[in-house]
Amino acid sequence: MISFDSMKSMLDESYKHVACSTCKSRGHGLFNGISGAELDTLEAQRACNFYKKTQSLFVEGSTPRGVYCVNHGKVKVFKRGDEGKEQIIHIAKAGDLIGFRAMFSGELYKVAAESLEDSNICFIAKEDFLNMIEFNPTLRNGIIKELSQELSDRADFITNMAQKSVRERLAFSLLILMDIYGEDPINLSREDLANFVGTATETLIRLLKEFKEDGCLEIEVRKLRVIDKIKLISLAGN
Amino acid sequence: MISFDSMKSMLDESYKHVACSTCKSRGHGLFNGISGAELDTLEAQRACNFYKKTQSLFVEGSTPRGVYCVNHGKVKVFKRGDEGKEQIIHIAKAGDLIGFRAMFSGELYKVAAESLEDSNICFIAKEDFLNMIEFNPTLRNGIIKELSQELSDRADFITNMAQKSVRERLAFSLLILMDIYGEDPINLSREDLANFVGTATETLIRLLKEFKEDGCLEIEVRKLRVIDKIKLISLAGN
DNA sequence: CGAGCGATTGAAAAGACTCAACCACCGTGG
DNA sequence: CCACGGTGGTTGAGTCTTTTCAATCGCTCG
Repeated sequence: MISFDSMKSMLDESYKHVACSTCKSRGHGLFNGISGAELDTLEAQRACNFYKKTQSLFVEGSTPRGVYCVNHGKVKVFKRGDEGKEQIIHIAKAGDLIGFRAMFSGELYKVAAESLEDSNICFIAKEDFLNMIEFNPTLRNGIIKELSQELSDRADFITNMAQKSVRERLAFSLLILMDIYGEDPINLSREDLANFVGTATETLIRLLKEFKEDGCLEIEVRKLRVIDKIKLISLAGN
Repeated sequence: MISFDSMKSMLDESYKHVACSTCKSRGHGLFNGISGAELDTLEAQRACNFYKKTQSLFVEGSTPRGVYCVNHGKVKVFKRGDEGKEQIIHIAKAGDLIGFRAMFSGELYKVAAESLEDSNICFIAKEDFLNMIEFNPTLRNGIIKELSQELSDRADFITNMAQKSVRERLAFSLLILMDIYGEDPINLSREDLANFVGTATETLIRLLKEFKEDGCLEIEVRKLRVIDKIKLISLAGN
C-alpha cells in the first residue's frame, strides 16, 4: 500500500529516481570511475529512497544492514554525548557514501545519521555491497583509501577540538561547510551548527554576529553565506 | 660500521631481537593468527630495531616507507597544532601496528610518531606490506576492520573532546591508559599526558592532585597508578 | 656545584557556558 | 482572518572552568 506521505514524496520536485550512471557518486569518492558490468550490478541492486528533512537513516545501536549513497541532499552523521547532546562528526553531501564503516567492523552502529534537507538516498544491502568489495580490487582499494583518508581527517578534527578556541573552530567549520555546500549558502539550524563546532548554541550565535560585523559573513534566517574566505582562513588560525 | 650508541642499545636489557613467532602482535590486532608460510615471510621481511626513549619513528610531512610493529615499548602518535603544541592521537603498545594508514592514502604522513620509552620496533617495507595485504584476504579484511575500528574510536574521541570537561576527559584518558599500560603504572610526562587529554600542563597537574585526594590515584614522580577504577569511571561521566 | 628541565603552585584574566527572558516566525485551529 | 502555541533564534547577565603568566622547587646531569 502506498501511503499519502510517500505519494507526496514522489510528487515532490526534489525527488528524482535517478540512474546510477548519472549519479554524482561516480564523480568522486568510492564509486568514482565505476562502469560496465559493475555499474549495471550496482544499478540493479540499489534501492532509491526519498527522505524528508530530519528523517532518520539509522540510529546509534541499531544493526547495520547496508550502505547509503547520497544522490541528492545532505545528511548529518552524529553521536550523542552523555547528556544527549549531539556531536556532528561528518556531513555527507551528494555523491557520498554513508554507513560503510559498520559493514566491516561487525558491530552495531556507533553513530546515527539523519537528513538535513529533503534528500534522495540509495540503499545497497550489506551482502551486495560486501560482494562487490570482495570481487572488485579497485573498489576494495578505494574503500581502504577512503577509510584512511577519513582517519586522517579525524586526527585533524581532534587536534582542532583540543587546541583551538571556539572562534577558530567556527571559522574552520565554516570553511569545511563551504566545501560541502559549494555554491549554495550554508543551510543549517543554529543548533546543528553549534553541534558541529562543538559549542553552545548561544555562543555560536554571538560569534556568527561578530563574523558578520567583521564582514566575513552574510546571515539570513537560516542561511549563511561566506563573503570573505581569506579572512575566515586567518580567523581559523592556520 | 657499528656506532657506540647502537652497541649500547644492543647491550641494553630491554633490547631483545625477537622472532615474529613469539611477538605479541600475534596475540591481537592485525597479525593475530598469522602462521605458516605467511609468518615465515613476515619473519624474513621485517627488520628489528631498537629505539631509545623519545626517538622519532617518523615525522609529519615525511614520506611513508613502511609500517612499524611494536614488539616492546610504547609509541605516541601525535599531530602538532598551530602553535606547535602536540596533540596525542593514539598511544601504541606492544603488538600494535603504526603508520599503516599512510600506506593506503598515498599521502605524506599527517602525524608523527615517537617512542615514549625504550622500545623494540620492527619495520616492514611498504612493498612487502602491500604485497602481503594484496594476496592475503584475511590480512586484508583485518586491515579494513582495524581502520573501521579506529574510525569509530575517533568519533568517540571527538565527542568527548567537544562535550566533556577537562576533568571528565582526564578520567576517561586514564581509563584508556590503564588498558594500554596493563599491570604497569602509567608512565608519561605531565606534558605528554596533558597533550593526550588536550589541556594545559598546569591544569592537568591540579586535576591529578584532586584525583589523588579523592583516593582514585597514586602519584609518583612520573608514574600514576589507578587505585579506584570505579570512581574514575563515574568521574569520566558515562 | 651550577645549569636546565620538568613539576608545581598561586593569582589574575579570559573564554565559554548556563540560565532566564524575550523575540520572530509559522502553522493550526477557532 | 486572527489569536494561539510552539519552535528556533537572540540577547543579557552572572558564574565557573580553564588558561596564562610568573615564580618557585627539586632533581639530574655534566
